[in-house]
Amino acid sequence: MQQDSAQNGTPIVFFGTQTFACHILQGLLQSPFFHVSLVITQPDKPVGRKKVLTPSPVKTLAQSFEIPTETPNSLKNYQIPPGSPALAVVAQYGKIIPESILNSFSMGVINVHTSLLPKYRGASPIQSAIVNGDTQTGVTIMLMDVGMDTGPILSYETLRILPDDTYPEVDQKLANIGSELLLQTLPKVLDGTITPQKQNDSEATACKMLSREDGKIHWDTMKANHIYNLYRGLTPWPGVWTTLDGLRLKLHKITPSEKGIPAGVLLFEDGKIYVGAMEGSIEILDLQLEGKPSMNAQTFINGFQKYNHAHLI
RNA sequence: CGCGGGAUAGAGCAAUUGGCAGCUCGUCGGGCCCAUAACCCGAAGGUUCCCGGUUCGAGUCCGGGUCCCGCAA
Repeated sequence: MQQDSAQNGTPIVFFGTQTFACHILQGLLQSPFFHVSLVITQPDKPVGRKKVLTPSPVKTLAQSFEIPTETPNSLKNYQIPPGSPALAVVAQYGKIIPESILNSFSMGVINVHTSLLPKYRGASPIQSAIVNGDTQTGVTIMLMDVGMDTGPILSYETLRILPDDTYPEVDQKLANIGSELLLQTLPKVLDGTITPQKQNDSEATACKMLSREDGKIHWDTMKANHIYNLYRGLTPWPGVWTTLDGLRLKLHKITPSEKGIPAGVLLFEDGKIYVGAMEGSIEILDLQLEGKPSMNAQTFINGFQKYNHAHLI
């Protein structure tokens, strides 16, 4: 679309996959000082029951701007095309970038990471911060090295996590901050006015890739506020869930409650649904039973009165 | 043909061995009340997803099809 006006900017190769990466890419595309000449993203993946091949959000965005895209299955034996830019930007790419690729960029590979490094190195920094009940996180821009988010820091900016923020909200805020911070940081990298700061490895923490199992609620060992944090961090995926009558029960929307109820017991009262936790309790606002559509609390109660006082496992 | 659950009133769910299709909520009307989304009384609302088969009789049993959902990927 407007790529003509951007043709003159510093050329960049962009690595990214998810929506956060889209925002970062968008920022670069709108800047007259940079020109994204190649986008490398993950291959199209089968999605849903019908296994429809779906391109990553970044690929879709790049194509709409008619930017060439590459989707290598593995970067291990991948070679950056000759004549590519000397600078690369990485955001939520989702795969390890091997040393051989890093070395292909003489001006360096810049990573936008969604935590205050060295905290939360790894795959799920935003979710982990929320799940742990942190009240602050941020974006760090760093120079990549061979380790997992271990490179020297170029710049960072903090963000307060509000008590009711969920993952998509924090992700969105960090995307805005990160995009702006990147555009401020890159020129300083290019003219050498930033001195990269080595990370303090002794303060480092790691976070793993999330799985569906991480969203399982253990009513008798989890406190209500922990469950609420888990819900906020794992929304919308993998989400929090439990089992009722041998069926998977997804909790789409919950909030902490003061009700005194035994752990794991379901209670219908005044059109509302409550469940007891190890300490405190949870009110369920929207939920979905396996094989059934998603519904709100009142609707669920209308049809499933038999589950009043049932026990969740 | 990866595994499994489902489709019944506007919504969510029942319906025994095949035998008058019900419940909760909502909607509409009336009543009560200073008032109410609260409470009481009443009413409307159905091609039981589609096509075919078995039967005196099918929401229910058999065959085929469409759609939704939970896993898995």
